[in-house]
Amino acid sequence: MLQNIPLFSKLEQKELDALSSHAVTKTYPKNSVIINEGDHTDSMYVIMSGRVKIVLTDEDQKEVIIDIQHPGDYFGELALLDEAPRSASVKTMENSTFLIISKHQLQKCLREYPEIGIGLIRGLAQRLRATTGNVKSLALLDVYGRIARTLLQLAKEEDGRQVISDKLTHQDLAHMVGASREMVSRIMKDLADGGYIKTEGKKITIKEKLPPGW
Amino acid sequence: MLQNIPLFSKLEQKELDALSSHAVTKTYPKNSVIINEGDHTDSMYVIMSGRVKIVLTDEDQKEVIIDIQHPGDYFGELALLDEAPRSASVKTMENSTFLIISKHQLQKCLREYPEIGIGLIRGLAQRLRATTGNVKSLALLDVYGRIARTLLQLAKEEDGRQVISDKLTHQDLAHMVGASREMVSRIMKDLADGGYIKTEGKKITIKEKLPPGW
DNA sequence: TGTAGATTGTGACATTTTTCACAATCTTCA
DNA sequence: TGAAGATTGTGAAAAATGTCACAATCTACA
Repeated sequence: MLQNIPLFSKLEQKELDALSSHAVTKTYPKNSVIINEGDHTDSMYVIMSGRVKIVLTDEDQKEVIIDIQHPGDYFGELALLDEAPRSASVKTMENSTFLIISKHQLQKCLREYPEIGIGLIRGLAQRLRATTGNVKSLALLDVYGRIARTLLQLAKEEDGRQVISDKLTHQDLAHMVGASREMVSRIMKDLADGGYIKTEGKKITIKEKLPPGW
Repeated sequence: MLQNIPLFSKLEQKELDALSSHAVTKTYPKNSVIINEGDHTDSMYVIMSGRVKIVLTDEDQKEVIIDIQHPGDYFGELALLDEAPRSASVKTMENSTFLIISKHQLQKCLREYPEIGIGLIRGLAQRLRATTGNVKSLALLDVYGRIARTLLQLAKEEDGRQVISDKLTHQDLAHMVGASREMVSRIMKDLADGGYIKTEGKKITIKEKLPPGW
């Protein structure tokens, strides 16, 4: 099952076996906190099933969602590179199971199979680019623009249509774009009224290019 | 002279020689564009003297400054890891000279001296953490808070005082925190009036802990 | 050393966004 | 299924921030 995960897809069977034999699989219920910002834990997690959100939290519990991850994605790999405390928290959005690889095990693996390291570093570069993009839109776009951009980024092609099937509440979206829940509600309605998106249940379809300037 | 640069400080003399013999030194006047967001160039730059700002730019030329770098810092290293276009632009803020290392040369160097690679990756992790911190403050703090945080981050200890000696205009600061120039002027005045900072010329001294909640 | 150009300070007003307060729907699961 | 809890829609008012328009300083360099 590890083979389907891009990070490990280049490994041979015996290498996969080695990895999984030293890793633990663990399942957490919905809304569990897996990693706490500031902690000094250092395992890496690969999502086998379920869905998590990576969040940053304020002293007054206000939160920003910086990413939503799915099976095959992984998090916590930064701990591999230094001793710094966790830079974000991770919460399950539904019942989820993870492959948990300790720093020690992962380092051992890396020594044997350096290709994994290359993959991790590429991933790191991607993550940095994505986060930089986030800074850009937070600093330069208004709420409309940030929502439009976020919708576009979340959308996946599904028989010809751009669809967002993460079941996101307006509150979630608000946390993703750094805006209030009410603003998101109003803008989502505007987008629907304007014929740009269609929502059926919690599934959102992007019908046309979002309005220019947004 | 490379020895003083943390990234290369662990190398032996002959390794340093190897590196610099294959690198080019180049000087640019103030306000030159060294890297353009979107370009497909792939050299890495080490700042020998001068100062640069790393900026993201809008279609309508609005900009965000995501970092200000000094001698010993480096940029452009992301190009080493993949083929993606430049994710930000770099502009000199004063007459500056760089050591320019091509992707090819750097890769050769890395094969021989893997410690450099470790350093680069650690730097990458740090950069990701810093950028994540930026997202957090843009999403959760108001303009006051972002300015306070930015001042604190820019400050360096200088005989017992926290001092910011980058010659930053209010406009620069505005671009760093994603706010208008006028807002920054007003808030800087409030901070000075409140006795929290003192400005002499373009040098800013933080006199007390900035007000709580900010 | 003047002077052109850059930077700063500030009031008045416009705009954007948040906050509050409910009512109206949805969803979930006992 | 039916009630409790979560989510959404929306108006009105408040708060935060941006924009505009100048005047007043600074600063750099010809």
